[in-house]
Amino acid sequence: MLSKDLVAASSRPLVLTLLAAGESYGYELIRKVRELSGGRLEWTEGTLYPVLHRLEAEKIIASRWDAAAGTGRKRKYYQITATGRSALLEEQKNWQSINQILENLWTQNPPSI
Amino acid sequence: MLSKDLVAASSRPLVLTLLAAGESYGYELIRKVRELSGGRLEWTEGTLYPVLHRLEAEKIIASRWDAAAGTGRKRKYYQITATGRSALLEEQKNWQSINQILENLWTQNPPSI
DNA sequence: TGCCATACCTCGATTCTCGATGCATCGATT
DNA sequence: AATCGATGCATCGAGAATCGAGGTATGGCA
Repeated sequence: MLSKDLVAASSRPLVLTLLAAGESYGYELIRKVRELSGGRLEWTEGTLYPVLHRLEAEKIIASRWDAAAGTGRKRKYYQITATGRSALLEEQKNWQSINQILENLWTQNPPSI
Repeated sequence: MLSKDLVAASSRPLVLTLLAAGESYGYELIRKVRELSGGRLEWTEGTLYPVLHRLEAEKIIASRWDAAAGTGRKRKYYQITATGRSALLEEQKNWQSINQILENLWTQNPPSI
C-alpha cells in the first residue's frame, strides 16, 4: 500500500507529465494512472478533481468543455499551459533532486533486513 | 522551493535510511539532511519531532536517552528496529516504483518549455 | 425499462501541519 | 559572572488539507 504522502507528492508531477503528452480529462487520467502503475496507484475522483481545480486556479493547466467523439457525452478536457510547462520542469528537478539523495544513500548503504 | 508534499513524502524514507546507517538524534538528523540536500531541504524541529514520535509509536524506531560524549548534555538517540528495517524496504520499493513511472514518462516525453 | 459505465462535481468531519513558543544546558565572549 | 548563540528537547493549536460519501446526468445495451 502506497503512503498517502507519496501519492500526494506524485500527483502533481504525474498529472502535469500526462497532460504535457497531450490533453486529457479526469476520468481518463484516473484510468491511465491505474494502468501505468499496474494498479498500485488508485486515485479516486475525490482525490483527482480537487487537484485539477487547484492546478487550473494556478493557471498551470486550462480546460475546455467538449463532446466526446462518437458519443455526445460532455467532457472537460484539460491542457497544460506555458506556465504549466515550466512548473513541470521545476517539479521534475525537485523530484529528481530528492530521488538523487535517496538513491545515493541507498547505494552507499543498501537497506536490508 | 520544494513542495510541502515532496518534503512530507521523503521524510519517512530519509529518516529511516539515515537511522539504518547508525543511530542518531533529532538535531543531528536536521543537520545531516540539510547537508545532504545542499540546503534544499530545511526541516524545522516542528516538522521532525512529530515524525520521530509517530515512527516510535509505530515501533519502527526506538529511543534511549543518553549524555553526549564530551559534554553532559542529554540527547535522545533513535535506532531503527527490525520492524523498521522491513518498513524501510517497503518505503524504498514504493518510492522506486513511483520514480520508475515518472522516469519512464519523462524518458518517453521529456518535459520542455 | 432498468442498469452499468462513464463523467462531472461538492461537502465536511477528520486529520495533519508547522511556526511559534517554551525550557534547559554548554561554551565562548565580554 | 552575566550574556549570548548554538545545541537539544518538546508541545500547542489555528489554519489547511484530505478523500469517502453522496449528488447529478448521459449513453449504450439487453
